[in-house]
Amino acid sequence: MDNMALAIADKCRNCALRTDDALICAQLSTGELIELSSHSTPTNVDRKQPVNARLVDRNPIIAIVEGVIGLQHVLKDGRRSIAALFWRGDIVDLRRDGERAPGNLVALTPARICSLSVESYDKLVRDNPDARAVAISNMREQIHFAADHSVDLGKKSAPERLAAFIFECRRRQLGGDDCQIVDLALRRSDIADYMGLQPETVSRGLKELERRELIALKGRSKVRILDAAALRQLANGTPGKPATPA
Amino acid sequence: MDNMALAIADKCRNCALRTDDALICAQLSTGELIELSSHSTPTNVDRKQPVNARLVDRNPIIAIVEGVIGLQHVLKDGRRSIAALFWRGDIVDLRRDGERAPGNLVALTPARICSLSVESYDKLVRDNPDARAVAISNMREQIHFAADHSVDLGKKSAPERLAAFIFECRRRQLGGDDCQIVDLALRRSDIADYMGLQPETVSRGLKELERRELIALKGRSKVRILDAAALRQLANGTPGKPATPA
DNA sequence: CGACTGGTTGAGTATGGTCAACTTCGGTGG
DNA sequence: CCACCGAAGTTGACCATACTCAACCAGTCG
Repeated sequence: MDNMALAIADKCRNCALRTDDALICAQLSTGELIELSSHSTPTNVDRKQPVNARLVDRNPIIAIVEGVIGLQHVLKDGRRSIAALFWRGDIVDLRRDGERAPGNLVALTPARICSLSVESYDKLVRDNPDARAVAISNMREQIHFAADHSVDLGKKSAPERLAAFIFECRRRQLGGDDCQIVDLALRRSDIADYMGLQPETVSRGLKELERRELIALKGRSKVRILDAAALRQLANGTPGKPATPA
Repeated sequence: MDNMALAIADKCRNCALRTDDALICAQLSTGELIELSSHSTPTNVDRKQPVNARLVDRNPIIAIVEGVIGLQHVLKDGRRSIAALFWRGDIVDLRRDGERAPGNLVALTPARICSLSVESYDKLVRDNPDARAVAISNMREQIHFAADHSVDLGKKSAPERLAAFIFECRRRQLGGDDCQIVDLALRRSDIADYMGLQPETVSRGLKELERRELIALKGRSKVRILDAAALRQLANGTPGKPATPA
């Protein structure tokens, strides 16, 4: 048993899911962790790599440890859409009854995930109130977040969507809500597929935000927020003045 | 106690949440039903009516008994978006930590809802495995559904979105997946706000589907599906031939 | 019957998509 | 260390889809 605990420790030691108090594995007793660990498969995924289908078939619960995973749908004619983004701590439950496919997971940055067996996960949700609370509250957030995202896609202009995306990145990045510098994390074409735009439009849109002096582009993936209030306004749908106010 | 049971019966007798085996209240023991019932408020809501804010503040868990409820966001400049649709059996959990507002619920058809107290609901989810399973599986469906909807909004043309919407209505209406005649349930402008379009575009789009002989419009809100396979193809993103194949 | 809400039609326009050329970056190997 | 290559990103010109605005039509309710 000590041997086993040591073996577990190898897998889970230093894993954010365990070390961050807000995340799922931090809620577990040693015994529970050993049990879950023995039915879970931590994996590193390179950028652009799909999450192994075999892995998902076997263990369709995917917890994100690090990096960004996208839920990708590809239409029959090749249009690609990223329906949702999953970040550190998110739990993706790919079980879906019947009919429609849930889409495939792909890494949009180098990522580390941990796929959990359905049985162990369901058992945790059943028996451990803290783990259940974390799991359910994560689902609730996903639902609310998806609603916000639908608003973005349904009714916002390209610059507005990009402003919203910048805030999403800021909220999810380690530094949290205060930093001035935001890492966009995704490539232009992934941002495009997520925000319902084309890469060219993303490029032009970011330029436009820069022209309005709301942000400054720092290299390809870093953005400095210059006017957080105005950027937030824009993200929330206040139409920006097309030209610089004289 | 018998009195109480009778009083409950008045409220919950014939309620779909109770009589439909797949829905939440059908999972409850008599005792649990009495407890939940005494902390729940069934309400009828007229079309276009927002769900009473006071009701939501007090009991932010809303179960849909009948009709269609929309989760509405209104941007600062008046643009309206319907981020999600909730149908019979759906459970809306409006709790959201901090920051952003979850949006407001409005009835898009005459509807009947039941608002449940957080305490009773959480208790059920904790203690009754069947109720928990229903609640969690409903959340999971909402997440998957939201993902599909994001794909619609992100990458599909107006006719494709409308085809997808027709299937959503068919899937959720009582008859189920087989009927030829689908009730669109919503008004044009609500369809528009939900599918990220304008009412005029909805009108033109439906006309276009009719012109392609995929559907036939039966009055303002009924649609007869003429070519289910082709309509499904279109909804899934196969670009339709712009003109009738000669 | 008239007022009203919801829906349709039409003309003109703007936003973002498409396609193609070009630039920048990052890595690899000579 | 620099030259080269490919991937990613940007720019520009053109175009299409869906938006806007306005008028008009069709039911419905008092």
